[in-house]
Amino acid sequence: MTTIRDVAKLASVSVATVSRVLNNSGYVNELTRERVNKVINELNYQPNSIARSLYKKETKTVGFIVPDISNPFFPALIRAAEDYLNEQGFTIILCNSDEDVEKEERYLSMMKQKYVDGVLIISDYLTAEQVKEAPMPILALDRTVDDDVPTVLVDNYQGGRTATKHLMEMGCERIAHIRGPEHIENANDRYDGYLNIVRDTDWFDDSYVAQGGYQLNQAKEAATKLLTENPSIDGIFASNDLMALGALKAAERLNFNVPHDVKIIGFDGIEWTKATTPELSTMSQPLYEIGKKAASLLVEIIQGNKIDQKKFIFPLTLEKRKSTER
Amino acid sequence: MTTIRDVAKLASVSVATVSRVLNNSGYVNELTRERVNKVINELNYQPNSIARSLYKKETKTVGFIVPDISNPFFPALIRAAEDYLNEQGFTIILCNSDEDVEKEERYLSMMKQKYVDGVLIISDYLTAEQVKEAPMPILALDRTVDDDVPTVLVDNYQGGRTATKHLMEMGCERIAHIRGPEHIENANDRYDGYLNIVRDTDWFDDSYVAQGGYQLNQAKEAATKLLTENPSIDGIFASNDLMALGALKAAERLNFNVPHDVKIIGFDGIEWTKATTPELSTMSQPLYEIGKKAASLLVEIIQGNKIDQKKFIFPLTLEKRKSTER
DNA sequence: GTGAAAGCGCTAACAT
DNA sequence: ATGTTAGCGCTTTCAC
Repeated sequence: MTTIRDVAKLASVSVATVSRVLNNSGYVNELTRERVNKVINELNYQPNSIARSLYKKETKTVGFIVPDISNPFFPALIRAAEDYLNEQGFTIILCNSDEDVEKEERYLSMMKQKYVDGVLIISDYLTAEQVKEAPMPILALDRTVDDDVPTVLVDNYQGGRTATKHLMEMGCERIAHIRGPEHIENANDRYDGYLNIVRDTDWFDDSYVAQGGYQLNQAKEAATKLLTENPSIDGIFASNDLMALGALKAAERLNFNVPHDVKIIGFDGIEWTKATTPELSTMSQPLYEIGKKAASLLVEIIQGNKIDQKKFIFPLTLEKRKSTER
Repeated sequence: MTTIRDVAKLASVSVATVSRVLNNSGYVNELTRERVNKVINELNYQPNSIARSLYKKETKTVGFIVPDISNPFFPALIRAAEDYLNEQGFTIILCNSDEDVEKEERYLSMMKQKYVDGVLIISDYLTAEQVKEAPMPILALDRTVDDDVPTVLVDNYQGGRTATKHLMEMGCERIAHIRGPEHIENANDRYDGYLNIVRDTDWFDDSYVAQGGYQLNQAKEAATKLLTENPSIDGIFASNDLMALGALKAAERLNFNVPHDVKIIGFDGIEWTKATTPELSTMSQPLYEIGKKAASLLVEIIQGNKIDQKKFIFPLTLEKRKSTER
């Protein structure tokens, strides 16, 4: 590896001068600059960013902690963040937490040691103190870590309401809900939105709600049970798209025609929803925008700029597709 | 941030001693060790890995360059690699190249500057020299960068043969192929496998092959054209699952029943294939194993161990599903 | 406009 | 068994 010393020697200047032309800082004679640049090119010299980071205490790196990159919901978010961060000269360290607090803590501590400049996190588990103790700015997306942590997400409650209302408008009279994990707040919010619409109907009771754990197979079982035990169900609002697909599979196997016998709507708007037959209606999140906004806010904070709010709420779009047609 | 000096001072020892207990190296009295550890805990001290990296010239970081994380094929590979690398104390820097050589080069050069210990890459574009010039070990997966670069992948040629033969065995008599990009070798290999089976039939000619660019929509158009211009086609081998889905969508829209009128098989074995109706047959790759193997080989090389071969070929599994049933 | 030198936080000779 | 110190490659103050 060639170092700044090599360049300095060959250009017959001091390392300070080389550093100046490297960083475009301070005064340096035009001719000297040219000479130095020539040597830099000749030697194909690239500054060692580790050394630079040690001095400057900044690494141009941000961490991104996601539950599980194999879950099709997350890649779009990551991709968007990476695109923006890369433009800004940052690099992403990716970590899968598996929704496990301990892993999150380990990753956070590792990031602290590696001096990342900031971290993006999708988590429901970290405590307010953990976030406050962290030496670098943290920004949450998709889920709320703590009210004090800047967060980018959608209005899950309204989304739950809209989805449920849509089913009603399409003629459903008995609407079941397959909910997500109880420890995930956005699942609770979507559930509350559903409740808000159905609570006061004459048919509603607890038996219309099942736990699907945000998982395809669990939702499939849940839907099978729901439809078997209560064949009058003619609408299902699943709290995410994976579970909507599970419901679709269940209906198929039970020979319920979708959308004729039972209509299904999901939540998130992942690409899969266009792959199914019938295509799935869904409350679509602007995933790319969310990821990008999160990244850009984080960069702002890293650069020391104050941001004017804590919560950034993006609009949901009701995608009406075949699975909820009349 | 508390440093090794703070610990040393508080424990009334030198930084060398602290470093020794930190790294479990050299001699250190049991009592001193305890005292130091106590202070470390009290101060909640964590060594600065930037400083450590600067000295040791190793960062416990590896780069992973993938074409596009939003493509559902890649996350499983990344996840597997992350799992293994993390166990081994490594951290992953993720980069999306969009199949763009210049981006790949930029990322590689950035990784060089950041002193990553090694890189995993999914690419068809880098030249042998570029790889050889790199100061850190590089390992390819899924695609061959250069014969000299250790590579983990499947036998695409045989896979193409097997898929095509399967369609024949299921009764297809006119089998079309939707191929992947010409500059991607694995697409060519799969195509060659197909050719090997159909070349000598009395019906085959060029009109049975269409370009799908490994993309859903392009494949959908290609399949529409194929099926419209030649309705005698009763089998389609798509070079990846995304395109198989495109073909399925096309068939659906043209009112071809799958599998009755036309059978479809894909390649890769991504999760999506189980989401469709009918579920898609596919040549399934052991994605998790491939990712894990790639990661473990890279770690071996980083640790200075020689590996005994250049190419590691994993078996494909023919997943027979509804889309190719008789 | 340029150079000398200190120092970022750590590790590892080397000395004791 | 422990301490002193040089040095990893860079940036930046301070002199000149």
